[in-house]
Amino acid sequence: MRVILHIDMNSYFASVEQSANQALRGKPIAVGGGVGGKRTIVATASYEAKARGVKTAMPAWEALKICPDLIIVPGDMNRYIFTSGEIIKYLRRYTDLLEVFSIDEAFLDVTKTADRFGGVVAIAKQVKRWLRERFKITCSIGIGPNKLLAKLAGEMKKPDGLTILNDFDIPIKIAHLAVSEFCGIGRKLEKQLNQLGVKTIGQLHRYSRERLIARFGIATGEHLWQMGQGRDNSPVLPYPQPEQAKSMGHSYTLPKNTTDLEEVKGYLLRLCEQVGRRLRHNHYKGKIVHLGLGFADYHFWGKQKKLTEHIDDGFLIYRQALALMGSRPLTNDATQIRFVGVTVSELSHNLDQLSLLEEKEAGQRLRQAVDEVNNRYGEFTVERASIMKTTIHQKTGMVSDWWSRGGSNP
DNA sequence: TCTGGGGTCCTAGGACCC
DNA sequence: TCTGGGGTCCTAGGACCC
Repeated sequence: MRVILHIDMNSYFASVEQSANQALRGKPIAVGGGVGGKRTIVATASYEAKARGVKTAMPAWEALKICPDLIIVPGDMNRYIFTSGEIIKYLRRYTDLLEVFSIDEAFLDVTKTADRFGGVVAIAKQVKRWLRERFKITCSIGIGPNKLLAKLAGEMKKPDGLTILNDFDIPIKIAHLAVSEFCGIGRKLEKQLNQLGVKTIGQLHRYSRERLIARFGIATGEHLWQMGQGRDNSPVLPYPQPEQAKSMGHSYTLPKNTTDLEEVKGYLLRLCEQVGRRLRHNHYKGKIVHLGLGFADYHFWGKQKKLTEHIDDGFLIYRQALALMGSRPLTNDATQIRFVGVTVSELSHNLDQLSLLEEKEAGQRLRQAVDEVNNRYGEFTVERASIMKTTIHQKTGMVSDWWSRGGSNP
């Protein structure tokens, strides 16, 4: 039997802000996500704000309506990443089997090391004390025989919880919880399970494996059944994770919906340049270009194209994206566009000889020079002339870079 | 004057080849 | 000239996560 710890920092971004700035302590604050303006959402609310009804992913205007004295703080991702790194460094003393699950969550497999520290509960208490003293952050810790139950245990008491779950707890302790409490069962799966009469974890526990497979297929059905039994064989993947990125993309919600395709193309070019720059910065090239458009009625349209060669040039990405956009069936030209995104996938890491030679080509040198300026002075200091015609919030690049590194919505 | 941004994984169907 | 079965590639799209 394994012994897994799940550590989840409570209201992470907001806690870090309150830790750094005394004036924010004890006050309802929200760290903003998105690019600012009317369409900003709450990325993280402090516990004072949560007590007033402010929730993660709530639009900023709505949050201010229910909590007028809410302080909206622009996020400082560099600080969150730095703090996260310090915390990980500390946690590594307990085990090498540490998986960074997101910027504010980690799994520790202490099966072999817990005894050295006086047991798993002692470790949990030490971690809590250290976080409180060092960063004034509270955390919720779950302990279980696998990642599934450790994470569920961690979710059960917030803030500052410490919960232990075992698989034999399923029929009793957690039988009443909704199936969606399991990581891996979202809104759609929950609805489909509900239609089968499966609303709680207890009901899932008792449901027939054959019927789950018949309904959801072999992969999902089997996975759901395993969850219902509290089983999960997935290993804790040691940090740093060796796997490479599979795709890179950026998207942007327009400040106002529009039917003007030229305006959309302006944003699209910017996004493509951003993606290209990020690919080059990380020494990737990609072979598939995906274009996505979101409409005012919240339906999405997407198309992708596989190329014959890997690319990392923003303008080449843009050309492909434009071609994809041109192939969109023009069912209704008056449909308002609210969102545009571009992603490049099937990435290859290109640190080989060939690409080093290519790097020497004139075009590459120019792009490198542009990248260097942008890396040093911020995104879009130097950009193609046609980009400048469109107005876009100056923070976009920065914010996107945050999310790309954090990839999290704590 | 609702609902951000960045990812991963899986499935299904059609084209094409042998 | 009526026709199987397997494999792979490509594209679309759904679902989930933080």
